[in-house]
Amino acid sequence: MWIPIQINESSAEPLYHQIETQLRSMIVSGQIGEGTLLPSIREFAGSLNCSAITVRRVYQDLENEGLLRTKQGTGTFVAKVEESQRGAFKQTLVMEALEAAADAAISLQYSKEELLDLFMQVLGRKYEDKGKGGDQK
Amino acid sequence: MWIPIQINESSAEPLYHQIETQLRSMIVSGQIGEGTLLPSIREFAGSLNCSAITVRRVYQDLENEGLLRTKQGTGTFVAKVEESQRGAFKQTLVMEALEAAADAAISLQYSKEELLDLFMQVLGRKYEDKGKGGDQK
Amino acid sequence: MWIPIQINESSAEPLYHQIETQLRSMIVSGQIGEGTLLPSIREFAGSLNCSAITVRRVYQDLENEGLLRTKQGTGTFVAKVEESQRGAFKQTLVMEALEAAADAAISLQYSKEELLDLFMQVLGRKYEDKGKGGDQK
Amino acid sequence: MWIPIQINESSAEPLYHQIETQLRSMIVSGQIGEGTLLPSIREFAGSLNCSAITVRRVYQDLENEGLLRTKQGTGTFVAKVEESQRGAFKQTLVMEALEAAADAAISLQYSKEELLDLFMQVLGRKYEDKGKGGDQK
DNA sequence: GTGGTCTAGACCACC
DNA sequence: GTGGTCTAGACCACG
Repeated sequence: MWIPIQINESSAEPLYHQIETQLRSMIVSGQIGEGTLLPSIREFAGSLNCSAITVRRVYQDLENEGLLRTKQGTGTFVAKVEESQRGAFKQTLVMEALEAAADAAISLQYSKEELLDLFMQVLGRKYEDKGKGGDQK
Repeated sequence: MWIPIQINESSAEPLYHQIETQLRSMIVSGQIGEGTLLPSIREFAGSLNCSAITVRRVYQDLENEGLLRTKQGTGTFVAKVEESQRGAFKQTLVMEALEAAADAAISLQYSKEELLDLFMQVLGRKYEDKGKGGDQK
Repeated sequence: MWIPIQINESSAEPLYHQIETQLRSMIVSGQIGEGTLLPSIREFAGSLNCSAITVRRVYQDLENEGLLRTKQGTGTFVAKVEESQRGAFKQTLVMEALEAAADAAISLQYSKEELLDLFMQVLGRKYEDKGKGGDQK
Repeated sequence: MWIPIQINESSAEPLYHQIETQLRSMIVSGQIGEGTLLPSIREFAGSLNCSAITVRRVYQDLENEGLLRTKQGTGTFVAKVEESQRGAFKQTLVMEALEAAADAAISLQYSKEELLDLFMQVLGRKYEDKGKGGDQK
């Protein structure tokens, strides 16, 4: 199976973290269904042009979060996630980002109205770009 | 002068970065006026319970951004910020946070309407809390 | 012949080891008598929903331990176990598990009395459940 | 600070796991107090005669369990653990080992009385050895 | 083939 | 000095 991951080499964000974030999104949003067999560590490392140990770390971290299940000698699979849990997971991820933005705005003494106005601009721009690759960092 | 900085020790965010972010906000938003003499490095380090080298880095970074000015043997002052520059600066900071949140939501396949709904919830909550310390990470 | 083996997929314990442990118990305890013809590798693999190579390994390991005997073209049989040998074998297996538990307790600085108390609780619980399938991992 | 860890090179148990188990015991049992600064990764690796990456893994796993807290550029510390949580943690570790032993005995068709008798023998032996190094695997 | 462990060393960021 | 990331490759265990 082919997994589309965008790597930003010039970013300060660690490689393993970029991969984790994107893979987590795809799993939690259901784009990669439960039970799916992911690429082998070596294969994925090859396609991402990084070392196997980096992919290993990604798989292990996500397994610790309960999103993956790995069987020695067999491969790594997407774990079963309760639907309710999935929804909560998604919402938490987005909520945190929204709250961080609101905190920043408040500490800069933006009013509620100013902030909402800015957000509407962002929404307009982002959802117009959607599909052209608007999800990379 | 007393500068209210909130340190979150358990956060993964580097210490110097937490301090920089908050100090930058206070300067750019005008909460600390032009020409204000900041605490000495040692004094500030003492009140933050961190090492002097960390405060030194904060002052230096903000000086490089043009927000502070250091006079040998005298101390560190808040520099003059052009009004136009100030607005642009503020907006950029908030904009980046909003865009990050929108990117996260889009990658999780949220619709524009769902996202806006979540944001309204956050706004309601955050602006209600305002003044009770809603700006720490 | 039907052999009741409980597979725990989510366990970290290797598949072949889970099977070996349970099969060994049944042989040593006499639940599967001497001379019994075990299922063919393919058949057993089918009923366990695992690969034939795994069952092959189990049979081979137990044959090396002297618990099984393979006759070319005929099948795999439970070997003769000396009564004295049987007792020693059983006791060793249990002894090792008890010692491991005691070591863990000692390293956590449990007193002899506390440990014994915990064990009595476990005994009460386990021997009450017995027969309802209390032997799977 | 000096941490006494016993490495069994000939064991099948992974190195990192041996270290984790022993360090976890010392933390949970209170032998290493809250807030204690552990040896640096490199120093510990040197004294254990293993690679730094292995110690790194140990520290990270225990941090994920909430037993350690690490601060970049500063070091790795024993985290604050609630007393109630600590007790539960200890009991769980021992309980699991006891249950595994009981399960083994039951599957070998030991009676409750036989098993208890064996355990008393183990207890006598182990608590006599205590202090002579009875906690290694 | 698969994942799991471990090494020796590099380079960076933080304090 | 500290921890954090990443590499290239080795060897083992599992299916």
